Amino acid sequence: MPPERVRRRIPEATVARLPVYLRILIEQANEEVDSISSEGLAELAGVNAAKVRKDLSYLGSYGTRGVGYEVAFLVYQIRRELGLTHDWPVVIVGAGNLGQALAGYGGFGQRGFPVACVVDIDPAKVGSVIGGVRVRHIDELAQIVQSRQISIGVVATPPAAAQDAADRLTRAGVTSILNFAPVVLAVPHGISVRKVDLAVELQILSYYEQRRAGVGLHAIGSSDSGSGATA
Amino acid sequence: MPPERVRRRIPEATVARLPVYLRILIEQANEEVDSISSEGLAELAGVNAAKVRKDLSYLGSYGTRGVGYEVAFLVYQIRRELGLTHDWPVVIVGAGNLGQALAGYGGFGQRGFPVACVVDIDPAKVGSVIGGVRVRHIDELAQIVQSRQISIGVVATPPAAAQDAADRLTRAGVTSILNFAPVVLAVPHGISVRKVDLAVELQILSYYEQRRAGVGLHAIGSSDSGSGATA
DNA sequence: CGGACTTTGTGAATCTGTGCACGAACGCAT
DNA sequence: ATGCGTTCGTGCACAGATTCACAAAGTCCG
Repeated sequence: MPPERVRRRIPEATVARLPVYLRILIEQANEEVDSISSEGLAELAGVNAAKVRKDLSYLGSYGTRGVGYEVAFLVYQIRRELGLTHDWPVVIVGAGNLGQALAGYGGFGQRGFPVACVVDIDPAKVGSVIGGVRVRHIDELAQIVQSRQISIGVVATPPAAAQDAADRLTRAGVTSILNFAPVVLAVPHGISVRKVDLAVELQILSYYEQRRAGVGLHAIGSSDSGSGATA
Repeated sequence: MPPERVRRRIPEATVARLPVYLRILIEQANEEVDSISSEGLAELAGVNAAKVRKDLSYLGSYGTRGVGYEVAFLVYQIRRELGLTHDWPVVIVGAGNLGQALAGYGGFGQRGFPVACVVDIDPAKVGSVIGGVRVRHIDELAQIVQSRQISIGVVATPPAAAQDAADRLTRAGVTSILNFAPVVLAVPHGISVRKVDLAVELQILSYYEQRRAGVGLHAIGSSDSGSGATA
């Protein structure tokens, strides 16, 4: 096979689903399943089979007609495409409630994103140990990021401090940010930001909840909402 | 004005943005700003002005040409449309790391979603107090949900227990679920589910990170990603 | 070895969302 | 009152994502 072909761009929506397929495929591999059809994978992922096939076709033609996809091989390919062939250490900014929970939550490390460090601006918090890592002062951020080759930062500060946290992260050389603070971050061109806002998610649920209770007509039924399933 | 018109359906994408506008508008109101243009709101929300106008037009014609939108009125209208005129108490299933953080995180209650209760299956955890509420046993779920009129449940259990948690929630009468466990939940028709998977978010960032480092060409620049901004 | 059956990969049609561009409506100054 | 500058509301074209439908390519069995 050609070792280093020019990679084609994968649509945003597909990129967001690949991690889901990956998790399911890893589970299947653990249960000794060798091969899976688009139909089967679609069932487990809660999506349409054609979508699965189209998504996977962006990686290349890795299925076998009449059979399906080899699980182990697909795991390898998705990993490679997502850049998960090596770990990505992350730094968490903010050692409050959320920062502590994130650091203590083992799931990150297990899935390739070990928490290299937690930093906080409050000297009183510096020195304590959360989830196996020591909290350090935010002034050390640049040094930490550079010495440990960190490119992903997590903002887990109160809203008012979030922009400052993002500024410090980008100045330190981080190029991707996962933002838990309910603010829109301004970042230099070329930096990726993804936002997770828990209250927003609840408010979206509230909309459909209210609508259901509302006029009572419409018989809503499915209100899928992008990341939801309504079986 | 006609007091009770038949409500038109609001596009999914718009519903997801309304909470963002709402937060910004509330901030503006707190800073004594009376009126805002679509341009100004778009700036603060990190989106296109035309999109703001189109989004707001689904609520009705509430702007004044040549002037903009009255902040307080818009706050009221969005609140009404999203069903945020009253609080929605939520129940959290799972008193582990994440469940504790969520319960302790004040942001929920502040934004209209007070944590009514945390339940867990482990008797050892029952009775402790987190974030002002007592942890109760999951067997009491149905009784709690019914007596306190709860319609939103949060799944914060380990992956293996998530489906059971969802089953119990729906059986208890909950109709909306916010799922933090990395599993695709199967729920009865008519139940809304939204998923928040932290590892997935990181994996998406990893994709763009890897791509940037990758062949080095392409000069990616903007990789907005649905919920991100890349100024 | 051949035919029936299964499943992929993908063109084409459809649906949803975005952004532009412009008319309509409003405030304000003169 | 009139005209000017501003900003909304929306029709339209385009882009992206989803779904359908089917030929191509394989397996499996007799």
